[in-house]
Amino acid sequence: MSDMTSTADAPRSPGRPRSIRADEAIIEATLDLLAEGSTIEALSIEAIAARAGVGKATIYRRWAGKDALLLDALRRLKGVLPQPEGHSVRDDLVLLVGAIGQNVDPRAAKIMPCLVPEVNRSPDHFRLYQNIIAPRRQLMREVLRRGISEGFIRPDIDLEVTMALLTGPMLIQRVLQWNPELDERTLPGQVVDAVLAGIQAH
Amino acid sequence: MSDMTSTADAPRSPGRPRSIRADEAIIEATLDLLAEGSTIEALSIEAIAARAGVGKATIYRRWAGKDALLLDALRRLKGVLPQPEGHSVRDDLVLLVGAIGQNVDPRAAKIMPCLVPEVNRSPDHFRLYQNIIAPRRQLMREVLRRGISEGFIRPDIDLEVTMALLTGPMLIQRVLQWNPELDERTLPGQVVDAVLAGIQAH
DNA sequence: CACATACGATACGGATCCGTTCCGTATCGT
DNA sequence: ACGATACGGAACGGATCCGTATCGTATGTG
Repeated sequence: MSDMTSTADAPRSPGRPRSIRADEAIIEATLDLLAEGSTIEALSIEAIAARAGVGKATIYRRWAGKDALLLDALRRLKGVLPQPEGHSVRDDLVLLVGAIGQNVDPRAAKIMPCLVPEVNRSPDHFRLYQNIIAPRRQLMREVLRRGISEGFIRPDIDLEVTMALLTGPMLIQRVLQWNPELDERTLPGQVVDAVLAGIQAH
Repeated sequence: MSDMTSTADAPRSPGRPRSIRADEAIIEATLDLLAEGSTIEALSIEAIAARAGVGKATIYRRWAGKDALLLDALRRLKGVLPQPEGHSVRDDLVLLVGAIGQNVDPRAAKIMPCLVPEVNRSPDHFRLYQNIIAPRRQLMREVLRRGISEGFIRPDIDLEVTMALLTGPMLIQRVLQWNPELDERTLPGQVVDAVLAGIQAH
């Protein structure tokens, strides 16, 4: 973003440069500690430094405080978007629903529940959360629109409500273990099929 | 539970009895602080005591620590079950969905998101959470069964999946503000109608 | 080489909270 | 009245963490 190496703008580096290894070690330590069950505010700079094998000063040289570090660490966790195949609308929906709360980084699943209170408290976290899920919502919206244009889905449905319908059950099960009798693995298919079919007789 | 006054078991009270006002002031202070945005572990016994106008010793005389106090306070918050009217299955479902995350005590809505991490971390909190929602799930299950017996709902649906379908969207919207474009007030009706109707063409 | 900066480590003063203990006072039963 | 217990308040030692400063050392540029 900010450091475009435009023109002959010399990077201007008197003295020893920052260690990239330290950078990554700090971020990794933060995510590790969160994934191991530490709450956001139980997470201390001292613990992160110790875990990363780094002096506290090395952290404060890079970030203003715990919040800034945390936001950076979470951004690093964003992951890649799922890729709908584009053949079957139903299968694409199952794929997207199954990807809810999943990530290339397995720590994400453990960390997500810890962030729920923060999303409610901090506008920064709320924005970050919305930035992460907005493209995934858009992906699902496009699949639904495709289904409509193919005549597979009724054109009069409310897209936003439908997305909530597809997303909600999976999310509460992954984040809250809402109903111990449900199986996370089969749930995406069940949800999609139920939403498509409806439950009313005739 | 434990203090059944069976037999002529005199309550045996030498000395000044515990103050019921202190009891309630402590619980109220705990819930107030949580509702005002304090996280579970940012919540300190000292803050609770100060807020309640009570000495710390008065708290430690009653509870072993923060966890025990917290579980007691949350139990107090349980609230009353919604009452389906029993006429229209559709309207009863709308009522139950609308009651998700609602409570006679308005503080409950603010407190709920704070508990998500705890439910994942502590088996006690998980059990408490399940104990609170189990009767509400049962209520919804009975309404769905009634709809099936009335021929209004298809008999081949998966009840647990259907309940997740009805509950999930409302819960993520109340707890996470999942989609700012959705309106919490109209959502229950929209969700119920969408689940009943399905979105597939023909 | 000299200089500038970053490094890990350690120590610091200040703050907060823990759980306990002790006040002087208040409120019970006998 | 008397003993027993609870009360609010204050103080305690210990623990943890904050954010800063200061070591001696390492690693870059000119």
